[in-house]
Amino acid sequence: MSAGGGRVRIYDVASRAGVSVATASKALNDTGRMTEETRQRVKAAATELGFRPNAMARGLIQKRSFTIGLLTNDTYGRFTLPVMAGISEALVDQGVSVFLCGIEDDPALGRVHLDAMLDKQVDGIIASGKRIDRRLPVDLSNLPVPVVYAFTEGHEGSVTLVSDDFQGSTEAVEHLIALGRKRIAHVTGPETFASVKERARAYRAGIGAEGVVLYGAWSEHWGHEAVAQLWQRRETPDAIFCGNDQIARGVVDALRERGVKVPADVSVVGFDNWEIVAGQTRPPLTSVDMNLTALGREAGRLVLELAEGKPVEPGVRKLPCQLVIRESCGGNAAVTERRGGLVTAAD
Amino acid sequence: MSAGGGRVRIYDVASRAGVSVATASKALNDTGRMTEETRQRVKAAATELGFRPNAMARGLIQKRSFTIGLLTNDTYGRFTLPVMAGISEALVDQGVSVFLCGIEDDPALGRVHLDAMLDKQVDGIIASGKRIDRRLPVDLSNLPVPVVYAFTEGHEGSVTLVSDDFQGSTEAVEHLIALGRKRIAHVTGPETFASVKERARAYRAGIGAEGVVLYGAWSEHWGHEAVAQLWQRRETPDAIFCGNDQIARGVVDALRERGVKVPADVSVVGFDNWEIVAGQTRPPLTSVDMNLTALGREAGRLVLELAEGKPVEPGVRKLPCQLVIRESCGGNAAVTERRGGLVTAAD
DNA sequence: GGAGCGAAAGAAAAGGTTTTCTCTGCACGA
DNA sequence: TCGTGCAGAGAAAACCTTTTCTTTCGCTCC
Repeated sequence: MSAGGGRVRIYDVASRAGVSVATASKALNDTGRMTEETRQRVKAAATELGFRPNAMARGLIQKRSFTIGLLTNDTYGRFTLPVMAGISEALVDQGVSVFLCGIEDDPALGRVHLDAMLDKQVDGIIASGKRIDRRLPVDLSNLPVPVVYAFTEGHEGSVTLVSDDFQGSTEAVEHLIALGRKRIAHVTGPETFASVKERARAYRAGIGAEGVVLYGAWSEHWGHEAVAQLWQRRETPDAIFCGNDQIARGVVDALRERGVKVPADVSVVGFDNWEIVAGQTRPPLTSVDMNLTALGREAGRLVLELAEGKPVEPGVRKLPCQLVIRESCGGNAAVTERRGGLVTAAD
Repeated sequence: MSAGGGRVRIYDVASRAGVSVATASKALNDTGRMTEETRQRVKAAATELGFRPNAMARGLIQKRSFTIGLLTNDTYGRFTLPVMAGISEALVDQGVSVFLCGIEDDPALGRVHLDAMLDKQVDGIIASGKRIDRRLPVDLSNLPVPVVYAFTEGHEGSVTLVSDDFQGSTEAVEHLIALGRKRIAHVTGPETFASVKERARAYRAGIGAEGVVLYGAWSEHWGHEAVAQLWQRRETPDAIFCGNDQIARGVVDALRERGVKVPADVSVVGFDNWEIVAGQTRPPLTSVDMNLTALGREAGRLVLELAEGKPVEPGVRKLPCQLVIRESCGGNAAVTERRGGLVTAAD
């Protein structure tokens, strides 16, 4: 319906309703004081004309663009995409849109995108990444707008959101123990990753012993390899807690090839709950979900609060993970499933 | 360095350079007429002060926001993310940023995001999806801004970019033939997909016969199942062209479990070149890449041209795919590899 | 009856640029 | 010497809202 070249301005609405632009503006924004009748008349006129305020004009004066920037070096989107979904979810009904900027690991590219965002007067920036213990290749510490870090390392005194690897891993190990498993091994990624250390720490705490921890690559191949190593030992495990789903898939495939039954003989748990891997494995993997969408929602909420000038306690917040039960562990499901459920306080 | 609360305005630059704001503006934008000395003096002042023009003020008058919107229902990002990367690549040095809006398959959500984008005066919109023969759940046909469709079906008379499934599939089949394979089968997705039909058509044309085409789901499971079916036949194939990488992976795994050697006994080709699947398969999959990043680059270029008022021929453009050789086919590599290389005409 | 007050609504400024228009010299030709 | 034309630079309008500041008007209270 809103055809015709020139967009309709608030001036048109005002003159149609027989009021001044000032009154029209106040009527539409539910501010100022006026007869309820006048307010309704203006709103009716706006609807009839299909008026939509020009966000640039509004932003110019309000010094807010209703826009935030998401900066990430996770080209593949494995982590950023769920985070993005959460952010968007939290912001869309506030009328806030999100600039997505993939900056690889290139400082120059990061700078370019950052500058473009600042020029556009973003109300805030969320930084995200593919690794919890690495910084983006661009300095965000002295910006004229608020910054929230989600799933990447923040600067001193920043607001940072990460998943609680310890809690998630604990859920996984306790699940295995609850199923009666006694000899649990841990096959995981490179020891340099903070989350690898954290998950291993939770593993040891969970079984109350040193246990068996094999560090390697984040690949299916390493899963295979690790099984080969484990089955050379005197005592083979009856459960394997894996550092991510790809390793878990490699483990499961290798076990099947050896004629070891999953989950009958050995239970396997993955990490990340990457549907495409966990769901297609035979049997489908029980895995720890990092609740990245919830994390994104929280990041969106926080950056908005900061943008509106509300105070937000700085520091690192760990958000709980949740164990998703499929078929790779056996036993009765729904054991610890509910414990990690993130309380989505809002609506 | 650019600390301090208030941002520096062009007024500050002007007064530092000892000129009027009008002159300053012209100097910085390389427009108008003035002594080269003056121009340089202004530019120097701008640099020293770290001046960055306020994009909202500029956009308000120029009626351009240097912003475009990307609308997609591909929540998972398998297709949209590479497209997005290409778009961003094409636009970043024009100073254009991208709003990413995931709208699932929800018309209401689509409407909300679309309205938000239009309010923000985006210069154009790119629509993308997860399927080439389906529309987004929101009507983009009478918008006040240009629209380009990338990897989703467009409206009548629109500018639409898709990958050339026929050409890509032909490359794959010809590759197999060149390797001496005689009995090539085709295991693919649901017949309802246009790309499935197209790939099957190219398969038949390539082998010059009806061949064997098995339709099923886009899953590894179906790949297993299909192999079971094929190996019940009198004559087993010596090559399998798969409709996507997940099916191909299922096929390869099933063949290995049967003791059939890949690629010694049977060559397998996938489609999509999804690194995470193709690369982790044993052996790594030769696969058809749809060049989605190039497609995104082209979409970005086109939407910008339209935004600048340049004429763009409407219609559906098919962009070539490229066969990526790994190890699942055997023989000498680099056979048809170069044929599909996309000519990136620009820069 | 007039001072004072409060509600309704309008006038105008503000926000930071770009762009058009105007003005001032100066060189040049008649 | 007097136009003419043009280069260089500035004044001011324009972009579209929001917001502050006035104005108007009717009412109450002394």
